Amino acid sequence: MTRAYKKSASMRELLLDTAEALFAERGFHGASVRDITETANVRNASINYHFESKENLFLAVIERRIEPLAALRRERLLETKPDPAEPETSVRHIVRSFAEPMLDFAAHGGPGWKNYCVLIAHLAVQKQWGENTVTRKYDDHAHLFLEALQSTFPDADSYRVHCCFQFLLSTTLYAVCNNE
Amino acid sequence: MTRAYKKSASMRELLLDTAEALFAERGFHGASVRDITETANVRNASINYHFESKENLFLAVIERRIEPLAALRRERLLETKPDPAEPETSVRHIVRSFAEPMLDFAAHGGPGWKNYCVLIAHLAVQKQWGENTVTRKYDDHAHLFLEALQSTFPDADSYRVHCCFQFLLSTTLYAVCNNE
DNA sequence: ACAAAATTGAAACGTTCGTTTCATTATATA
DNA sequence: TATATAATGAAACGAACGTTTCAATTTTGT
Repeated sequence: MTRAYKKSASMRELLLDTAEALFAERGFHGASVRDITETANVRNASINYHFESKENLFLAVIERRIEPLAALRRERLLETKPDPAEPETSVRHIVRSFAEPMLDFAAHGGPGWKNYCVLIAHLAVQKQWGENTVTRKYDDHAHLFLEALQSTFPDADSYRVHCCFQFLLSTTLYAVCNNE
Repeated sequence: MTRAYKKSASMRELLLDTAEALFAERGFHGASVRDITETANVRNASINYHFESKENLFLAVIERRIEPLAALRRERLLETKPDPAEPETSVRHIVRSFAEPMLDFAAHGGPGWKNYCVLIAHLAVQKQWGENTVTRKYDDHAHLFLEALQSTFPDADSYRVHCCFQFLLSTTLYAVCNNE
């Protein structure tokens, strides 16, 4: 019994963790199935057995931490209603509700979360993961923040609001990626 | 004579342009040699003939626009000396000297420059291109801006200055990537 | 404890990868 | 124009890719 895993659920998580790290380091195409399985010390067939395909594994990696992150962001955001009368405090609240959960997870959520955030940064510049369940979930909870921003500035051009949100997203991701 | 190219130098630039676009869209590992040559309507052997290897082609793509960008940034930066007595105007000058050349190239330098900037954004999150001629050139002209920031705030912690520069770099890259 | 289901070990599958080869054609030099 | 050099066309190379197969083994439910 010198194996690094024990049984099914552990195997799934071992593969998810390893893939998460390698996808974050080298991107989807840069990390091969054999890279992942050899790093995890398992047979290369196990990825196809547990996830059907490499792409499904990738989506599962993304999927795994979407809801915890989105939930925490939602929870923080809904603590206070957007108030056009106090735009500064409102914006500050929106920004912190969006950025801090990811920064906190990356800093204190363990190495998996750190890798995950870097992986999300990859997706932000590489658009090749078109419409699917994963990106739709992200867009859903991003929409909450867009609405909050728009409610804070009811007269603002929606394109401009969208740009502001993109700036918030970009800055958050890079803040996560660039603190060694 | 229905070919898309004429002779040697044109072939090199055709390959550079096509590779630039596909590397920006899909990353280094996501764009294959055959993807590039078929998009350019040339034989797949031509990349190895003109650039020896796929990696050399990639480095050549990066290299091609480094100096024009760095030169313009340097030129703008050196128009004014950093002045600790007027930190606000100094910082504004440093930020604009760094960001605007890239934004201008991306906006008005043709599609090649746009692709190039997206490609640089890839490199910023994907660190797998360790010490080489290319990254060293980038670090060199980045150092100029770090020094300018440090001169503006002589008493500031150098780590903090470094973080500010990273923020500047990140924001610039994302501004380039996210305006459709 | 036994039958059924799930998982692993080991090997091979066909495809695509980056690269190499070499004969042929085009270009440049004298 | 003759000759050397450079570039292209077409095909093939071995290696690595993601995936599939199937017998052996372990786990699960009764």
